[in-house]
Amino acid sequence: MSPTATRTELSILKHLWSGNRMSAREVHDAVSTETGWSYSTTRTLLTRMEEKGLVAKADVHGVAVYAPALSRVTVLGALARELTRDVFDIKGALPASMFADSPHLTGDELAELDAILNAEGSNSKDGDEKQ
Amino acid sequence: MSPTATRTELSILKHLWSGNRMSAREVHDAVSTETGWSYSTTRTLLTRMEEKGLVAKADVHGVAVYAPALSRVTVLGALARELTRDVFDIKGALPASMFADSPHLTGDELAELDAILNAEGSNSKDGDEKQ
DNA sequence: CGATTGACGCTACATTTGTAGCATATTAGC
DNA sequence: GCTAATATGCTACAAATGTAGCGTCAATCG
Repeated sequence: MSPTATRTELSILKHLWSGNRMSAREVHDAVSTETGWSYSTTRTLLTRMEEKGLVAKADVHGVAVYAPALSRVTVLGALARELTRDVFDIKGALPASMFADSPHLTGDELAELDAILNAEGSNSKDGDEKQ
Repeated sequence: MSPTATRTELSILKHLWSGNRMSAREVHDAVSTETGWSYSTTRTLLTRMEEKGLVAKADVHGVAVYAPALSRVTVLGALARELTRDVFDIKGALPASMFADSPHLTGDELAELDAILNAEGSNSKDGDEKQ
């Protein structure tokens, strides 16, 4: 089962999902304004996220760059699903359209999200998972 | 700002929202099947939740009974709002209808939820908050 | 080539969360 | 009244989270 991201970790993923891989410094510059974290904090988070399998680290010319290991859709889907299903007992069709207004989700992603939201119990859809 | 409930705490709130106030024992009997917690655990959670202002403790004939301090709608709204707004940048109208299928939400509650989801920044709606 | 700057790898530490046990005060039955 | 369940009040403790600093090595600027 996909690892769960905490609020703080989501702050980072949010930026990583923007597209290109980012170095710790870049991630920091991006999130620091909204978070106020010290560079060390950003780096610690990034490291833990890699251990948890939330991000993938690569080496580009000597510097480490990070990329999300899970797509925005997957994470959003897992969170929404857990919330609605487990906590609020919403059964059956959970419309992915509820996120249709997000400027980040494309039509394809919405379709994917729909699949996640309405998948039955076993999340054995062990296909590759990335960007 | 309303205190935030963790996943485990939500498991308890879920049952408390069922209607009547419950004693620790009752809450435990209700959640233990799904959680497997020991009675102590349930009680610890309840105590912390009271400190955090998530539940209200009352004394009925000597026994402590708990009631949710925040309505299901308020909590759901806060969670959904945070998720969509802060993390997924979904702006503007966030349809409360996305939760329309929950067997727990009445029309009035949906209206309330809608208000929460689409309220502007300042959550200075310091009105009473209860069941 | 020496001093400076940034990236990395570790270590640190206070809180919060998840989970639970123990001792004592009570209450309900014999 | 005495004993057996219970409810309460504390204490415990490991893991996860939030936040950050230090020392070192390598690339860079003079």
